Amino acid sequence: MCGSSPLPELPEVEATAAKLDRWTRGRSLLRVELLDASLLKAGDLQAVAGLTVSRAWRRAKYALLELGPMTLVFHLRMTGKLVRADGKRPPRARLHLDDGSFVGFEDVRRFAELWVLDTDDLEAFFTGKKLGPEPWPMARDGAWWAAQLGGLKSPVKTALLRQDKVAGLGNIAASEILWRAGVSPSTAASAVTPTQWAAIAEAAPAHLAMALADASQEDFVYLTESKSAANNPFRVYGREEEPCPRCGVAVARFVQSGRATFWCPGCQQ
DNA sequence: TAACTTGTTTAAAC
DNA sequence: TGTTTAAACAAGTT
Repeated sequence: MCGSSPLPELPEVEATAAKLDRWTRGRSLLRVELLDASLLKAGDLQAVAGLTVSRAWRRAKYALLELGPMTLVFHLRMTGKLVRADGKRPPRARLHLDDGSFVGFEDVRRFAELWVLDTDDLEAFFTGKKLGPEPWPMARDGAWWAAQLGGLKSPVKTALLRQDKVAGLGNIAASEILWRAGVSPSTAASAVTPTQWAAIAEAAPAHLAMALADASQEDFVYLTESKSAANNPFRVYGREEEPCPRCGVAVARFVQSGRATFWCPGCQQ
């Protein structure tokens, strides 16, 4: 089975960071070849040349390559991905390693961003980005979700996308988590009951773990590249008019705050 | 061809 | 004033 996702969200970035860690940890980064100067938002790539990779990890939707005192920060946006060899299109950058191999950064739509930061400045960087706490993989109960989002007047689906409250959830995750929890996306966050928050607390890791497993497959590609809905691993996202896997009612689509929401009118209250 | 896809930022509205 | 929503933006696909 070929896994797919329309774009990189938290699980896809987690999988990307894991791959990057496997490929680079302990190796010296000889140089970063920048083929598209607009990729680099801040910092000097010369500053990481010759440094050894400590680890690669994820924060929200950022993939981080830590090289002791310096860190490369990637945001994949819609189409950014790391590859082990050149594909059809030239990458925007290549990370050349001391074993002669390289890691390419492909990004068809060129929305992705790269920063070179002092590792000591990472926390301030994320503070400046107004990133809230991570929802996963640590245990987060219903009370935690209620504390983060329960004060918002906006619909709960819109609230789940607030990166300053819970960092890392994207448009797909918001629809999928609410479907798993059986909560209507139109419910005001402030009106979500403790029971419903508890259901959301269970649904979030269930969705994220599934999506991570999918994104971790070797043949994983974004849905935008596979051009086929047959690879859609999600329960309701991208499945308008298909029967709900739980109750059979047709999945509906509507727009909230300019974003597509998919849900089942039959079993999401 | 124009509409659609996204997260983030900024501006406007409530 | 604080909160929320809409618009704009990046660029490519359909």
